[in-house]
Order: sequence, then structure tokens, then C-alpha cells
Amino acid sequence: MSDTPSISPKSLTMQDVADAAGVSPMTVSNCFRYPERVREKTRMAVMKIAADLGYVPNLSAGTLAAGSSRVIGAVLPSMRNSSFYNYNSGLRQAAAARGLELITMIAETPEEELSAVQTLLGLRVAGVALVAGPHEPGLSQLLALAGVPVVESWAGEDAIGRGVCYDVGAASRALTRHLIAQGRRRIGFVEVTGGGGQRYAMRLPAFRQEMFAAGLSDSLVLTVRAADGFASGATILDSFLALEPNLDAILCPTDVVAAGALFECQRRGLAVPGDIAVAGWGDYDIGRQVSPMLTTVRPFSDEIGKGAIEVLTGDHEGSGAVATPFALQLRESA
Amino acid sequence: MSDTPSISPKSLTMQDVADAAGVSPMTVSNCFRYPERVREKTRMAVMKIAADLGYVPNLSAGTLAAGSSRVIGAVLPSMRNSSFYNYNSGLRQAAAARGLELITMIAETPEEELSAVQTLLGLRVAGVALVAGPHEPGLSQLLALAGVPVVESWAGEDAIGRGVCYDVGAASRALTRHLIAQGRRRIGFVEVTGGGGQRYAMRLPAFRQEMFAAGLSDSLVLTVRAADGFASGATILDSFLALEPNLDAILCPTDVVAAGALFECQRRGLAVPGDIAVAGWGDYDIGRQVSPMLTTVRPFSDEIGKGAIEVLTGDHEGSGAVATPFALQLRESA
DNA sequence: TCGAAAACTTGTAGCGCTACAAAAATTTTG
DNA sequence: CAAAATTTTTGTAGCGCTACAAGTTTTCGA
Repeated sequence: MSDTPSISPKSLTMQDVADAAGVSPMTVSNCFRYPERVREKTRMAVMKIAADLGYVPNLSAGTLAAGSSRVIGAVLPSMRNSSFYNYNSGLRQAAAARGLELITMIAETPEEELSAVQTLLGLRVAGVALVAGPHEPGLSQLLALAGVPVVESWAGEDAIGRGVCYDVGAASRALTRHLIAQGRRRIGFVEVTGGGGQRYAMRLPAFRQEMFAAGLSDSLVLTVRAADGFASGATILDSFLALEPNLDAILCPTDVVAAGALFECQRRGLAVPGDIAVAGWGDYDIGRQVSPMLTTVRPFSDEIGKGAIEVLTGDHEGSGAVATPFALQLRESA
Repeated sequence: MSDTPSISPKSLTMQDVADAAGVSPMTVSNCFRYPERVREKTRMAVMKIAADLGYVPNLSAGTLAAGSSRVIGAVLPSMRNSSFYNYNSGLRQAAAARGLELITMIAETPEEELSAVQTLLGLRVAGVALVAGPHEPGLSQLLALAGVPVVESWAGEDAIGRGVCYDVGAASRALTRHLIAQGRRRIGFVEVTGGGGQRYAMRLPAFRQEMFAAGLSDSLVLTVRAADGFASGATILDSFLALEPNLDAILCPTDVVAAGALFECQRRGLAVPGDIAVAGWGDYDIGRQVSPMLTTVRPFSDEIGKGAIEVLTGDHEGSGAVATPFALQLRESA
């Protein structure tokens, strides 16, 4: 009774499991890595013992010995955004379907991103999934030197590694056309320059193109450094109405901003979509829950994640950026 | 000209850097791991060469050789929630302050959580940060056998490893007292049983205690399996009004639900806080952006993350759950 | 029942790095 | 300026696992 059951937390090794199971370490290794190589009966016995002992294979040793790992590393710029939630889900599911694990690192700044990538490379991950945005100068070269598969989501031809993205320009054109077809003439567009804005750089040119094609003025453009939260939606509406009191539509950078603008419209007694159409972007939860529900662009971010894993595992033929679908989500607000 | 500069992406080793720098591999190792052990001049030279070559130390090998790593693993139940965003930020910052890296895994279900923990243990992380919620049965034992430091955030005395949490009961009591002090008498309480509901198990008993102490009825309790999104706020308000048409306050499980309830009140022409007080929980962005702004409980989730890292690194004296602060955020809605 | 083919199992030889102790270089002291 | 004290640098010996090729056992057809 005085024996201390687990006084030494000395970690179990494959050898311990092998001894307990009466097989060689290699068989234990095969059980975990290539189950089909081991006879069912043997495998069951080994796995049972491993589970009883609480043995978890040391991935560090495995990665070192094998020279490769079964882990994909993703770096996200932020967790606030529900797009990234869906993106991460897509990554995770696609990775799981291929027997890969996904680890995620959050990086708020380019420096943090670089540091995160270094950790991931240090772990010798099987692939790195980045998100488009401002990067630290050395990042691209670091990844190139490491020779690891890289994918940059929401990026196009100029991506680090290969880009995976839906056609933002096409989505912007479709949304603009939709408003024009509704008879909107004085359409305001919000351009975001800071932070993740560059993921959506194609929105404005596409908007202008369609406005021009319809013979409308594309001068109602508001450029802001950042826009998040309802408050900025209110501010933006303010600014637009000061610019053009007869504004009849507004294209917001996200559903959250659109919701803020919508609330501000309601506060001012402007009917949506009667007096003014409000369009969001991104198909966030909130767009479905405000009234009127927001017309928006649905990015299928989980498909971007899936595409990213396919690129990393080499399942994607061809070259150039991978295009994922998007959809115009026409609801009540525009 | 026919030589291929980097035909073989054979990864660089410490030896390569050592050769290029004219020092021994150990010196290179020390430069990365214990910079203060190496003379400044030598270190600069080595780091310069390492950077030029694009060398990144193989953490797998390092972890294997050293028997420990400088990486903390966190498992989050979801990224949707802004609390977890702040929690993760707190983890990251506190980890960075101690020279540790943080890797995050998202797990939607207990099975995924178990699998994530196995990967983390396989990586031989220096600590595992869990979030309270339903766990797979084997999880606790697995972690105990691994002998790795574990912390469970939002958990109390019964935590796996050590708990870090604010006093949910005290927060609930404070909020209830606040409503009572306002003269509210028919207060509805929403109890969530599913998902993360158990993180807030102490809310209901605390509510009842205060209602009883004030001589009020605590029977206006609605139990739902899950509540997220504005829509459930509307549903909940519906149900309460059916139960008690003279309801004068409602305690919602989150600010999102509270916002939904608030919108429903406005739709029905009920004045908030005039006719009915609406209180949220969690201090989400949205609570600050609706009008009237929501009274809520602010959890300082980043402090929970910070506390979790402190526990994992052994910086926290004593035993028992670690208490983090909370604050009653009194705003307009209650 | 026997031999060949197929299926399964097992040594061997590192993977790249770090703890540790010992050696070398440098600085300080008498 | 030599000896002692201190700071820097360097071999050695694995960490736990897996690729690979070489056994060993089982299965199967004749």
C-alpha cells in the first residue's frame, strides 16, 4: 500500500507497450501508423494494451524518424470573424478525412504571423495554410526555403504558395448588378484599406466597372481604414447621407457593418429596403437574424478550407489559384 | 550554370549552420535555446548565418532530445464565441511573455476534443489548456497518465487538472440583486442545459438564492437545451410572456440571446428598460452596440487565459481553483 | 501433405537535437 | 607575467520512433 502507483511520470515508450504485448516495437509502430499492415488480432491486443497503459505515441520522435509529419498548420489572423470559423472547420474536416491533424495558431500582426510560421516549420508540419493579408517581408522566402507546401487562402495569383479563393470581383459585380437591376441609382460603396481589406481589393474595381457599364456614377465611395462593429455601420451611413441625401443603396464591407447601418436607418426612419437598400458581405449569422434579413455574399468559407487542404496534399491538379464557389444570398434588405 | 541551386529541399540541420559559421553544433543549439550562454559576437554571427540560410531549428528533434517542449496546447470548443477569442488572446500573451508558443486546436465535440488532446500529448506539449464542458470519459485519465500540467478554464473544484474561473455564482447573485434593487419582481431566468451550459451551472442556484432572500418567486425559470442567436432570444421572450404576461425582467444566458430578446421586446412595443429589464451575460460586442446597451456580466476572459498559463507554468501558488475577476457591467437595459 | 506465395513480424541504423561534463579560451588577480 | 577564476565552447551519448530489408509464419493450391 505504500507503493506509489505513478511516482515517476517517466513517459511510456513504444518499447514498454511492445514488452507488455509481447511483440516488437516495430509492430507497435505499425499498429499506429499503418494499421493495415498488422494482423487484426495482433493489432487489437496491442491497441488494448496501449490504451490501458495510456500510451500516446511521441509525435516528435515519429516526425524526426520519418522525416515528415501528419500535421497541418494553419495561421489565422483573428478569431473574431465567423468566416474564419467556417474556414477553420473546412480545414479541419478535410484534414481529418485524410488522416491529418490540424493545429491552428492565431496571429494578430504580421510579426506574430512570422513567429507562428517559424514554430510550425519547427514542428516540421506537412503543410502551412495562410490567410491573405499583410505579411512580414521575410515570410515568403522563409517558406520557400523550408520547401513545405503552402497555401494562401483568400489570395489570388500572387499568393504565397498557391491561392485559394472565390472570385471576389465576380461577387462584387453580381451584387452591384443586382442593385442596379432593382432600380437603385445612387449607390454608396465602402472601401476598407486596413487589416484584411486587401483580401477584398477586387471589390471596388468590380463595383466601378458595373456602375460605369450602367451609366451610373461611381463616385459615392467612402474609404475607411477599418470597419467593424455596428458602430461603424452607423458612422458610415452618416457620412454617406452627408455626401448624398438621396442615397438609395449602400454596399457594406461585412454583414456586421451592414447591420449597424440598418439599425441606423431604422433609427432615422429610413425604410429598408424601401428607401434604401443595404447589402452586406460574408453571410454572417447576424445577417439572418436582423429584420429585414440582409442580402449578402455567401463565401462558403468552409470550401476555401477544403480547397486549401486539397492543395496542401497535392490533390489539386493544375496550377494557378484555386477557385471556390460563392453565392449571392438575396434576402430582404436589398 | 547547370547546377541546380536548391534541387534537394533536404532540410538544413544544425550541423550545416555550424559548419557555415565555423562553430560546433552545440554552440548553434545554445544560440537558439540559451542565448545568454553564448558570447554576443559569436551569437550574432551564428544567427546571421542561420537567417541567411533560412534555418529553422527542428522542434521535433529538440523536444525529443530535451524531453520537454516550449509549446503549450489549448483546445477550444469553438471559435464562434468572442469570449474564447479573448481567452485565447490571454493565453497567447501570457505564453509569449514566458517564451512559450501557443498552439490551438478547435474541437466541436468531446470526441474531437479527445483526439485533439492526443495530438497535443503526442507533441509532448509543456501544458494543456482545456475549456470546461462535456468531456469524453477517458480524457481525464489520459491526461493524468501523461503527467502533463493541465488546466481547465471555466471550471471549478472538479476540474481536470486545476480550474480557472471567475465566480459565476457571485456574478449571478450580483446581477439578480441589481434587478431586485431596481424594483423588479417578476424576473425570468433562462437555464441552458446543453453544450457549454455546464460552465454556468452555478447561475441558477445563485439566482434562486437571491430571489428567495428577497421573498420573491423563483419559479419563472425556462430550461432550454441550447440558446444561441437572436432567434432564440425572441422565442424565449415569447415563452416567458406566455407564462407571465407581467414579466418585468429577464436574465439571458448570453448577450446575443439578450439582444434577440431586446429586439423582440421592441417589436412588441415593450419598453426596455421601462416595461422590462433585459440582462445579458458575457459582455459581447453586440451588447455595446444595441440600443439600449445591454447590462451584462463582464468575464475578463483574457484574465482566465492568463491565469491558465500561470497555472501551467507553476506560477500559481496554492491549490484549488484559481479565481479571476468579473464585473457587473451596468448599462442601459437593466 | 508439401512447396510456393502471401502475409505478417522484426532487427538495424539512424533522424536532428540537447543535457551534461569536460576542455579551451578569456579575464582577473596577486 | 603566471596562476586562478571565470566565461565560452565543444564532444559524447542518447531521446523515441520509423524506413527498409530481411526474417518468420500463415495460407493456399495441387
